[in-house]
Amino acid sequence: MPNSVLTPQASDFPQWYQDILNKAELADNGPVRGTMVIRPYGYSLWEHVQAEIDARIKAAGAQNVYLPLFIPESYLRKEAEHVKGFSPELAVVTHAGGKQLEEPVVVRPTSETLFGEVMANWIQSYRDLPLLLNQWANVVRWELRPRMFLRTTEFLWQEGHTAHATQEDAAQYARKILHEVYQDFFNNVLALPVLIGRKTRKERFAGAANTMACEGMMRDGKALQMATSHELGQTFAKAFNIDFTDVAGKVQLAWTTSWGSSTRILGGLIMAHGDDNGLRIPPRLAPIQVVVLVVRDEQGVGDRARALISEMKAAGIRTQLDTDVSSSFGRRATNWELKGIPIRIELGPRDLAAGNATVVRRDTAAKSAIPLQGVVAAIARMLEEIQANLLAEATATQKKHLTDVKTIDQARDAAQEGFARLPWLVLGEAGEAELAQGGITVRCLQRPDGAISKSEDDPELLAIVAKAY
RNA sequence: CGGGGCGUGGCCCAGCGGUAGGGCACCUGGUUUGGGACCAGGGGGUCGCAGGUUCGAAUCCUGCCGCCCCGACCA
Repeated sequence: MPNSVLTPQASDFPQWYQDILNKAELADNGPVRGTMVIRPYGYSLWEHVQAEIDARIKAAGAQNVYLPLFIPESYLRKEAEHVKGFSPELAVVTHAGGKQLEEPVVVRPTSETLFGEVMANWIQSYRDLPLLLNQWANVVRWELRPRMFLRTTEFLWQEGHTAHATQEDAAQYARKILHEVYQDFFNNVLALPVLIGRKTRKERFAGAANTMACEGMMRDGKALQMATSHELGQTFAKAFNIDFTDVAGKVQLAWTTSWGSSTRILGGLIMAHGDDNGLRIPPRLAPIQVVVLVVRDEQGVGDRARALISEMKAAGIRTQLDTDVSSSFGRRATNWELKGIPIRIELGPRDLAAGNATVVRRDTAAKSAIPLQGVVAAIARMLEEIQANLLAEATATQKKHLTDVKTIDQARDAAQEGFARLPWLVLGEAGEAELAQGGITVRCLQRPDGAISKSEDDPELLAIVAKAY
């Protein structure tokens, strides 16, 4: 079934990515450079990402709040590293209400400063800690080189902000989020394995004491940072006076964290699972898990299809009915494939006569005839198989694009194809700068067993380097 | 912001000095429908924008803007 709708990945991956944004009706460019119009199908994917991540954040004990879009410019300046890191990409409002503002207002690029202000107000005693907050919001960073979903000037995300009584508690919580929210979501919902580790000093968040991240491997061999979690030390506590009275009655500075994940995840979803025929959405994430395509509405096919939809709904399966017989069969099949619907059920007179449903898996393209009685249970099982298969495929892709090397030169070569892993002692900050000349960055540092090291001076640390989005 | 490529109906592209075309998509009617159907009719573009050259510019020149790729910056 050759499909000329999309540019093949092998011939031009970036063009394939552009094609799929259009053909799967995910997003358009907005009128202002770097902005995007997220279309209904693209937004429904984001809503499912949100729902899954939000549930995990709440399970980790954080509560949602909403803080303002506008931040006084002076707030950013309260933390030197932070303002230095963000000032090049700030959008600043200087005029409003027909007048020049006395103090310019920045459109939030991230909200550490506002949360700092709020936390300082809300925290009095150790009894108020830990304070675990999160917000879903849009942020603006004026990007030099935007790419849809991967790096847009305005994007949607969640940013968690917490304050703790001790450094140890903050460090633990930042790791808990990384594992129980992000890694769990990527593995079990997005069907994508991620490498987790510390960022180097160079790659660290502006103002953080330690940045940790989840790095995914895309099908073209480039890495994508898909979520981050920061230990902010007492940097923001100092800048905003986030202090509390401890059990002994002594005033102490709090330790804060922040952590985020964004619409970039959709870019990762597209590039990690999509193939030459379109998207492949993991069933647990899919807004539509099964589409029932009525081939021809004759001999009661439409009624049987509607009954099948009801049965699946009752079983908790997300479905869509396609009875649009004014479009040809091939066109409709292709469109659902482009959108990556995990399972397509084709129902026509021939199937009904045989008492079967024709069931097509999006991941493998395998087509099978399944007896209509019992089809719902079979579909439910198949959805889990598809979920597992996509994870297995992505795991194989990650493995294929991960090479252990011994020298910086070898790392440079290997990084053309994916992740290259070598001892951090061999690479070092000098080697990091050298590789950066070739567009290769250190994605993360981790222990030989893949764990996150407690210390950045751990002599066993391995550096994972790659070209990245 | 540096280097490269590209801007012509919604999408892909032809035209490259003589006043705008094709395919797909869209609308109407009909026939179809098991992998992007077919016939007939129809609507839609101040050729990215602004100057300039010319009797005449989509076409030549200059500047700007936008998109894509490769860098610097970043989730």
